[in-house]
Amino acid sequence: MIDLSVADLFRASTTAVGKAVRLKGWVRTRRDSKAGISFIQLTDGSCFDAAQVVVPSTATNYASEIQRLTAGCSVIAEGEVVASQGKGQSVEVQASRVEVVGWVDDPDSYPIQPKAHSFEYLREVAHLRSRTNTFGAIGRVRHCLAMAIHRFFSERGFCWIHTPIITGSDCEGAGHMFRVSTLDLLNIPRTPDGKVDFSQDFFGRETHLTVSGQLNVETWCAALSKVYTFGPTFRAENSNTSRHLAEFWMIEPEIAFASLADDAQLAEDLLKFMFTALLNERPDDMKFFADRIDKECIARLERFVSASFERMDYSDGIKHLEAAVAKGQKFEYPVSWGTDLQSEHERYLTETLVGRPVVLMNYPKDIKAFYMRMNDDGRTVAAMDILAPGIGEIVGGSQREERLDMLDRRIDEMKLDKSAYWWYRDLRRYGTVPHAGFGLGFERTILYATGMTNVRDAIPFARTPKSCEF
RNA sequence: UCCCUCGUAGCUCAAUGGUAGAGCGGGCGGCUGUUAACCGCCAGGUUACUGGUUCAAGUCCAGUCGGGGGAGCCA
Repeated sequence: MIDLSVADLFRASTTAVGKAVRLKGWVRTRRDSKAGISFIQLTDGSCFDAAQVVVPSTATNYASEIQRLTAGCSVIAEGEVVASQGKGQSVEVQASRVEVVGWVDDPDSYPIQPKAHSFEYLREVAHLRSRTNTFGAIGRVRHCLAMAIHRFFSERGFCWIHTPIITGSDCEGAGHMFRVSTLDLLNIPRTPDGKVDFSQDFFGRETHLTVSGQLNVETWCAALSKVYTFGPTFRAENSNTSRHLAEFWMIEPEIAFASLADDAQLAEDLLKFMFTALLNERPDDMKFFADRIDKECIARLERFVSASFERMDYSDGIKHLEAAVAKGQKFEYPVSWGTDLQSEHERYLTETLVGRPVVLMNYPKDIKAFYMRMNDDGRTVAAMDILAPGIGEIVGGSQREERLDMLDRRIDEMKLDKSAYWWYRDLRRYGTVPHAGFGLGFERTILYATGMTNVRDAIPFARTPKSCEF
């Protein structure tokens, strides 16, 4: 008797015929033939497909237990692998014994039924939605992509840097932050002038959850040359859209002795590596997404990995948009050099004009962050966004300003507190070097790969405004 | 935060201001190996909540709560 996962069973297929095996998992459906046979579809999450377990009426618990099995029951099935008489699977398990490990209380209200549920409903039962076809597939796809990311960087000599979740910088500059505090909210200590006395807080200062690992990872880039972060990050923005989470995962590489062009090439190589791995390693799940969620998703990835990204200057992007307007294209918001592109503008460039991912580079300095490197023209910075059809901005990055005098000028221009950046500025004082990096939103990447349309369904437990049930 | 929209059985959805229904799921029975099996019967409802208009409200009006979509912000 050998223990097998369902994936093992199908991998072995007909070579396993005749072997005695044990499967452990959950009942997806049960179908009866009163002639004396029940069919159990058993899943254990190891692959998309369920195994068919055939239980004869001669089983000692056939009437007492087998015929009472409903969706969601957990079972251990022992039996012989046989070639399937039916269609739909190469092999099945002819059970000699099925032990019921866990029953489903009140089967008529078990939330997960063998039918199509809306994603909105499944979010309300997030502790059980992992048992569905869709979310099982998402779980495996998410893992596959995460491992591909680590493999890509490791093979190229990058070190994974575990940047902190809690930060003492309130200068990370990407939106509202979640406060971290152990102060008693009912009895807040005050300074003589009435302000909150954070010197009595846990860290002796004001602290928050990080909104980006970038500033910290730059310090390690200035020593290990090629580094990246991959972890959760937190934004307390009141964003209610299908593309925003309060807690999401981001990949942020940082490379030394590198330009904006190197940065864009790294992003392109990474994305292609990830999607190639996905197509190779999860064909079962991708077939499901193509069948039931988005019939274009496999073709889109195949196109993605074989086509080069379009590279376009921000200024040229504006020219294309203005030309489109002149030809009758309607936008809700006006297009002009110096303003940030609206979603509709980004969509036009990547979906209508190019039809492929677009790397948009060299943005006006006034709409970008202080740390981005000033170009020689004095009006643009070495920033890039990668826009993907259907998703919008998937990558945002830049070459960093490595010249201390230029960095200080930008900090002053933006009226930021120079002293708060003392250690970040030190990197420019001690052996500074041109360097660049970007941030890749992990959940948005999963949407692009699978054809799913809401990031709340691309993460096991979504955190959004007014929602943190699980 | 703003705009739009939705809330009816465990789930997916019907119901012109006039007796709340179907499919799936569940229970029971039938069916000689099924593939989200099939056939029959049965059970299952504070129509999100509060108030209002009306002879009469699931339906119209106001408010509240919740879900979703779009915008902004961003990844």
